[in-house]
Amino acid sequence: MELNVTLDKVARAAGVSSSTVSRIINGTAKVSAAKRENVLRIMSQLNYQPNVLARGLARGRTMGIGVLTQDISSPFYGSTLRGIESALLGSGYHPIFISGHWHLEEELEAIDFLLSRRVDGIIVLGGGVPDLRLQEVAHRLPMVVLGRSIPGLEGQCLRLDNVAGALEATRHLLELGHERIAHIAGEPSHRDAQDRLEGYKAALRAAKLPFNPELVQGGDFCEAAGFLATTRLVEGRTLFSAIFAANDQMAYGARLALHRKGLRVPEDISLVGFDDLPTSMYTTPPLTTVQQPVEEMGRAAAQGVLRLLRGEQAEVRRMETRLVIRESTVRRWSS
Amino acid sequence: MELNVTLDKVARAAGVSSSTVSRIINGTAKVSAAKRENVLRIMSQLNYQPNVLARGLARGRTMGIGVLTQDISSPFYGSTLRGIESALLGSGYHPIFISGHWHLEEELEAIDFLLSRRVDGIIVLGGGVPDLRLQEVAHRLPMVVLGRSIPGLEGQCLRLDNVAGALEATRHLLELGHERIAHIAGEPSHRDAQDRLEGYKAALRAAKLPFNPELVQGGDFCEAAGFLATTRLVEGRTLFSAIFAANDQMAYGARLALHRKGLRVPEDISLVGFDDLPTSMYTTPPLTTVQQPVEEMGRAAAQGVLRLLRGEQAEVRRMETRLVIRESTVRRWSS
DNA sequence: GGCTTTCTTGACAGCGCTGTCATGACGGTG
DNA sequence: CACCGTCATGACAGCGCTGTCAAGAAAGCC
Repeated sequence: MELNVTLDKVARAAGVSSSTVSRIINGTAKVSAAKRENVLRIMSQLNYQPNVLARGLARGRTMGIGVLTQDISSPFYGSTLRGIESALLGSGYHPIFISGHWHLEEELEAIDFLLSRRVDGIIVLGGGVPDLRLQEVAHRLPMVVLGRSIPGLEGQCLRLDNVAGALEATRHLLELGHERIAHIAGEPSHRDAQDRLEGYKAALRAAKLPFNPELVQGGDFCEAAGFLATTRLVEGRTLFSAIFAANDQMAYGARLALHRKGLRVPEDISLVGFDDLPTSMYTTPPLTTVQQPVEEMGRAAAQGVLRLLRGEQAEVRRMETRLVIRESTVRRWSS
Repeated sequence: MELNVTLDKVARAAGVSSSTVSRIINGTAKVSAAKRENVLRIMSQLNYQPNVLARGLARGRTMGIGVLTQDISSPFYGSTLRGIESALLGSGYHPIFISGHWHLEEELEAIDFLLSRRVDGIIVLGGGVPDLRLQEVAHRLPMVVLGRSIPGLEGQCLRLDNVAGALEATRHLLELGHERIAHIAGEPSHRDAQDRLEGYKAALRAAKLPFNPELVQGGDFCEAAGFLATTRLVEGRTLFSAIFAANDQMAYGARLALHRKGLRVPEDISLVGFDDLPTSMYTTPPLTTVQQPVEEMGRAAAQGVLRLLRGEQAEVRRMETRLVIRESTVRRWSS
């Protein structure tokens, strides 16, 4: 196995010009069958691997799609990345992942990294990069944004209807007879968190129930926050019979806190999450939650970028959530 | 914001040669302070972004480290990737992730992809690529392998002591007085699964207890398999008072199956997992499990590659597991 | 002052590939 | 047989950057 089998070497070994080899590889023009066979044979003999860098440099396209995620290790983003991968499979394009870790500076660097890598398109998953910067980026290359809405780029932004999802979750609890429903909110600066709180309030309003700020605890989307918030709720003086957590991770924390306090789910307290993480089907009891089509969203985003690359419109549409009723919610006992 | 600000354009705008600009960027040689200032100013004015492709092509190094993972979305690999990211941060090298999805063909393609991308080093996380191929790869560039041991490359393979971890987990149950301990095994073709089964057997042997094949159920590392295996165990005629699952995900499944059968954890059945996923701290009850230093392992692998790149030895050492005792295990009632 | 030495700078040849243009061979037509 | 269009092929100029080489300027020495 030689170290650097270049196109030239293949050409020389086959007794043809490098142009011909290039044509065979890319199918750019017709080449006589005999030569084609011969070159292909030699290519595999020498174990030729095209140099992607050189190719990208020469033709100005790298066949790479940059994906700016927030946390590669998060179960939530993971599925979306998987969706992106699968949609790109077979398109000739490859995803290049990089994470911003919810850190503005890192995110900005990540974008520069992708641009200097000359990706052909870009997918941004949430994050805090200023709208202005994203507008600039979108101006230079095909871009689709997930989980945010950028002014002027609405057609390239894939949003989830968080308000509707939260509303449905809360309404589900109301329909089960719960009237005192607590909410563990997400990271306040986070648009999703705001929307879910909004949906919660909207459901209460629709049911003509008062909004009680004491029943809303701040969180940050992590298990620990759910645990703390729930502990505070239980120890507080306001009664409640159900909790709606702004995401599943916080619902897990809440579940444990209730367990510690000797409260049973769902017999004493009903619990609803948001996200439907893979694990949520296996918690005890299995968690009622709002399902986001996460993988589907990744796929849709990737397809949107592919469309943009073909010069078409991104055509990404608003995604809907779906309430998955499992066993953590139950009808409120009449007392 | 111009579309393509090249080094040449910067040079022309600053009235110097492109070589000089290159020297300023890379600090390759001395440049008079005046010129440096001027060029730097113009660079930021024009918003110059070096073209990584061209640079890589010219100097034969891309500053990219290829990472072949199995599943970007798995919580387990996720943390390792994070460790790799963090170790690479500030080294000038960047990780390039690509996943093989436990699919030999995809894995082989992924490796070709990384090679054609001309990464400077490579980290392989498990998977089924034949030893021979990995040896070839290691021959061409710095490589570190996680979770496997390749003949002739032992110094570049980072292994976890799975046997010891499983042994410790099982011994913990034995020490609590459990004598009939079931095991839910992992994917049989998987080395980790074999080792953990081995550790389980070794612990029984050390305690002079017989190995009962009926207490071992096959699995595949997924929640559903744990659920099924446990259902079979409970419905079988062999009694047991504890379960050791080959990973946490299967332990989650087991937990739910027990719940369905009306068995309490840990009062009726003690449960131990393996991996210590982030969620395991928040299950009900919190799961006793064998902790792998996953992030640490990613970091160690990346540092190994960096050392290899500097021409040193990889110096990766064997990693140890740690039993984390939580609340899913308890002393067996004397009956 | 004339010499060598040291330092800054520019010119230029690649890196491996693609795409354009030119060339020559071929076949078809009047 | 001369002429023209068609087709397969090769030569070659980039793509944007780096690193080498050599030239010119500045500095040091006798």
